[in-house]
Amino acid sequence: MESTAAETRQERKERTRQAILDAALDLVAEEGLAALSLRRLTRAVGIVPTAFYRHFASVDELGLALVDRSFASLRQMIRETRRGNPEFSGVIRSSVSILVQHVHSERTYFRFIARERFGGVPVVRQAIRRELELFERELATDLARLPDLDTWTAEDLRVMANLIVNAMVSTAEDILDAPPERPEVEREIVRTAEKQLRLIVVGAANWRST
Amino acid sequence: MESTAAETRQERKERTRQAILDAALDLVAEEGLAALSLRRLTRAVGIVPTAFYRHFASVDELGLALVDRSFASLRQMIRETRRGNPEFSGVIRSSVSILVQHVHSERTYFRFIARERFGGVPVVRQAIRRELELFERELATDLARLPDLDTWTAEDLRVMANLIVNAMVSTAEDILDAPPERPEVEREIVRTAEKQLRLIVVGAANWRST
DNA sequence: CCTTTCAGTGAACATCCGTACACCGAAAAG
DNA sequence: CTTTTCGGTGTACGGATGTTCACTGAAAGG
Repeated sequence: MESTAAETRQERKERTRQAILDAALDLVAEEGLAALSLRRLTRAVGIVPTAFYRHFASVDELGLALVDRSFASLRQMIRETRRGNPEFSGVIRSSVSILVQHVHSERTYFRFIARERFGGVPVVRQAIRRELELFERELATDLARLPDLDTWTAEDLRVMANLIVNAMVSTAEDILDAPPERPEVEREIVRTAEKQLRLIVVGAANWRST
Repeated sequence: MESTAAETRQERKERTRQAILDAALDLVAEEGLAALSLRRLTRAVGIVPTAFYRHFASVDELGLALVDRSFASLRQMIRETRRGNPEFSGVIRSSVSILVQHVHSERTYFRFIARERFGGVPVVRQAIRRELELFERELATDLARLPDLDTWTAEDLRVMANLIVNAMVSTAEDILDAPPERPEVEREIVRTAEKQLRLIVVGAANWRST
C-alpha cells in the first residue's frame, strides 16, 4: 500500500469508471439507454468491450450509477436555490433562473433524466422516480416554513410540491428541446414557468378560504 | 374496380398496415421506438422484413403514424370529457375519472406517448410536442368560456392550460407506472390530481386580485 | 383474355451485437 | 524477491440487424 507521486491502481480504476460514465452520458443523451451499445460505449472510452464488466455487472447498473450522478448535480442546484433568497419576494424569478442556468450548464444530466424518466429500463425509471419523490419531500418541508402555509396538512403540502416539481420538470424539458438559435423561445418558456409558479402560489394563498 | 364480397386489395393492404401499427405499439411499449427491431416487428406481424417498406418508408414514418393514431384516441377522450358536464361543478372529478379510465383502456397509446415524448427520435418527439400544443390551445378556448376567466388574456389562458395539461400528463404517467395489484396507490394518484386541479382553479379565480 | 400493378417472398450481404475465454503486465501484498 | 491480484487485452463465437435485389402470384385494369 504505497502512495507514490504516480497513479495508484484504485485511482486508475476510478478514472476509467468516470470515463465510462462520461461517455455513457453523451451516448445516452442521443440514443437512450435502451439503445446503448456496449461496443460503441467502450470504443468511445478507449477500452475493449469486455473491460466494461470490470466496472459494472450490467448495463442496468450503469444506468443506476448515472441516476446517482445526475441527481447529485441536481441536488447541488437545489442547495444553491435554497441558499439564495430565503425570504426574498423574487424567489420565483431567481428559482426559475437558477433552474434554467443549470439546465444549460449540466445539459447531459437533465437530458438523461428526461429521457429515462419514462423511457427506459424499469429499474432506472424506478430509481429516478424515487429521487424525484425525495425532492418533493424536501420541497414540501421548505414550503411548510412559508407564511400562510404553516397550517397546511403534510399531505396537502406534498400535493402542492408535486405540482411544482412536475411544472419545473416540464420546464426543464421544454428548455432542452428549445432551438438554441432562437433565444426568444426560451425566454417565453421562462415567462410561462414564472407565471405558473405564481398561479400556484396564489392558489395556495386562497386555498382554505373556499 | 370491382367490390366483391371478398377482400379487395386496398383492404388487405390497410389490414396489414394496421397489424404493423398494432404490433409496433406493443413492442414500443416495452422497449421504446429507438430500440425497435424491424425483424422482430415483422415477425410479430407475420410478414417478411422487406414487406415493411411497402407500407412505411422508414421507422420514423412508422413513429409518426403511431403519433397520429395515439392522439386520435386521446382526442376522443377529450370530446367525451367536453360533452360530459358543461357546467357541472364536479367537472374536475369527472375529468380526472375519464382520464384514468382511458389510461387503462388505451394503455398502449398512453405508454407510447409517455415513452417517446422525451425519449426517442427527434421527429417523433417534435410531432408529440405539436399535438400537445394543439391540446393546450383547445383547452385554453374551453377555459375562456368559464366565468371569472372571460377577462383573461389569451396568453394567460395558454399558460394555465399548459400547467393543466402537464399536470394531467404527469398523472397519466404515474398511473401507468402504478402497480396493478395495489389499487390504493392509484386512488392516491387520483386524489392528488383532483387536488392539483382544484389548486389551479383557486389560483385562477384569485389571479387578478393580487 | 391479356397485361399491368403491387403486396409479399426469400436468399444473400456486410455489419454489428453481447459475451466467453485464455492471457498479459504491472501494481499490490507478503 | 516472489506471489497474488486484477484492470485491461485479443480472439473467437453464434446470432441478430437493416437493406439489396430479383422473384411470384393474385388482383386490378384494359
